[in-house]
Amino acid sequence: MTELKIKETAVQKGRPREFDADEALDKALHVFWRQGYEGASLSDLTEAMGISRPSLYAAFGNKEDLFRSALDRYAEHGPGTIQRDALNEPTARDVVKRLLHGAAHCLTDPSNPRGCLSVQGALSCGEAAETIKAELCKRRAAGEAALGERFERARASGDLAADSDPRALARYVMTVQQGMSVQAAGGASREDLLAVADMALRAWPG
Amino acid sequence: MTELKIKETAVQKGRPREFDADEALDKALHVFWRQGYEGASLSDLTEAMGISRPSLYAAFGNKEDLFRSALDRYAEHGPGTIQRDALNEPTARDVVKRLLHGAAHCLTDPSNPRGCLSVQGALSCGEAAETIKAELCKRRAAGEAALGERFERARASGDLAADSDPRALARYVMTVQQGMSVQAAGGASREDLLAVADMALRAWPG
DNA sequence: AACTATTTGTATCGATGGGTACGAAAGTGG
DNA sequence: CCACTTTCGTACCCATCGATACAAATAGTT
Repeated sequence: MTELKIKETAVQKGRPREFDADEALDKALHVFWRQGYEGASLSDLTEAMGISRPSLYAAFGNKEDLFRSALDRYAEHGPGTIQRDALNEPTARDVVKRLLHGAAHCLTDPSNPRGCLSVQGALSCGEAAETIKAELCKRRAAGEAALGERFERARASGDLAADSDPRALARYVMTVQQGMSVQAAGGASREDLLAVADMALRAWPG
Repeated sequence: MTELKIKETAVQKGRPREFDADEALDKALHVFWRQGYEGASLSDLTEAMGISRPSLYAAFGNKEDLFRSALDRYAEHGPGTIQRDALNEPTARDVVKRLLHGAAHCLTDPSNPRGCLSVQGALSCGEAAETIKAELCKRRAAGEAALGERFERARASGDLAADSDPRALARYVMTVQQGMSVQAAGGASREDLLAVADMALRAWPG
């Protein structure tokens, strides 16, 4: 059903597409990022993407599919990479530091909308968008779980104290990060958020 | 133009209203709280309020006016009171403790929607709702400013160290609180949020 | 009873929401 | 040159959006 946008090496028949799918997806990503799932209309999307409505549907399915594709792109080519890269830091404290500092930078990047897509996308919504809201909750929970597992490994290796609670620590860090997203949407500066990040780090054990 | 809903002591002429305005406003508040400004349709609102569409417009103006009225009610009769009451605690640390613990309870109150209205209401939105978004940003900033002033008084009285930054501390606390709202929307339990609150308190100076 | 003021319910407005039908256009392989 | 396949643009679908016109209904005032 959903033909993934794999670069098809086979020679394509028929009239060739006149736009670059990845470019268009990037434009759509920014619209969703700025206005949220419900706040982004198809007219907003097609205008930003520079394509017609039927082209959008032919290439990406429907609005929900397009949003999910944008989410994937966000996770793999956008700010979502910070989340993943941070886990490779040597110590748990470095992980947190990198995560929160990276968030401070990314959330205030002038070339990006303010805030984090997985928070801004659909924090609350009407009935029609609840599957989207659930999807975002799931992704946030997955990020938190990955961080929790990283902290459990840290505890196993003695990096974190034996009596510490890795899952609670992960939840705390995610909470701060998500709060920073709200702050960024409210206009907080990069320095503001870096100060918040350092303040949050003061709570770190050890 | 906007006839504020002052309890008119004067005898009213004309056909009397068949519903209680405050009750109806409470219902509307819960709809906005659960679904956000954009996600709440007039049909959702009128159905929950138990009144017809023209009655809504006659009593509350338009959708935007209704939302603002709901915001006021939230601030004065709802969870917004916690924010105000917490400032009366004797020490800055007690203020933070009461604020975050109160948030943990309120955000997971089974009789309320999950999350904070000033965050869930319109974190991101389409162009039509940007004035609402700005209003919410302004209110969040006002809460943060009030907290910052409380901490400045605490510093002046020696409760907080002279080299501490009251405004940055206020921003940190608000960030955690707003992050807790996102966590609550994602299904975090009361115990989860209380643990986050206590974790955040570990960063507190002194 | 007549007049005035306000609310109520029905029925509707124009605009916009997401989503498509359909034929012309632009490529492929025969 | 001709099927064949896919994309493109126009023009449109129905549902819902926020908001209202209008007349019947219900009260106080004269």
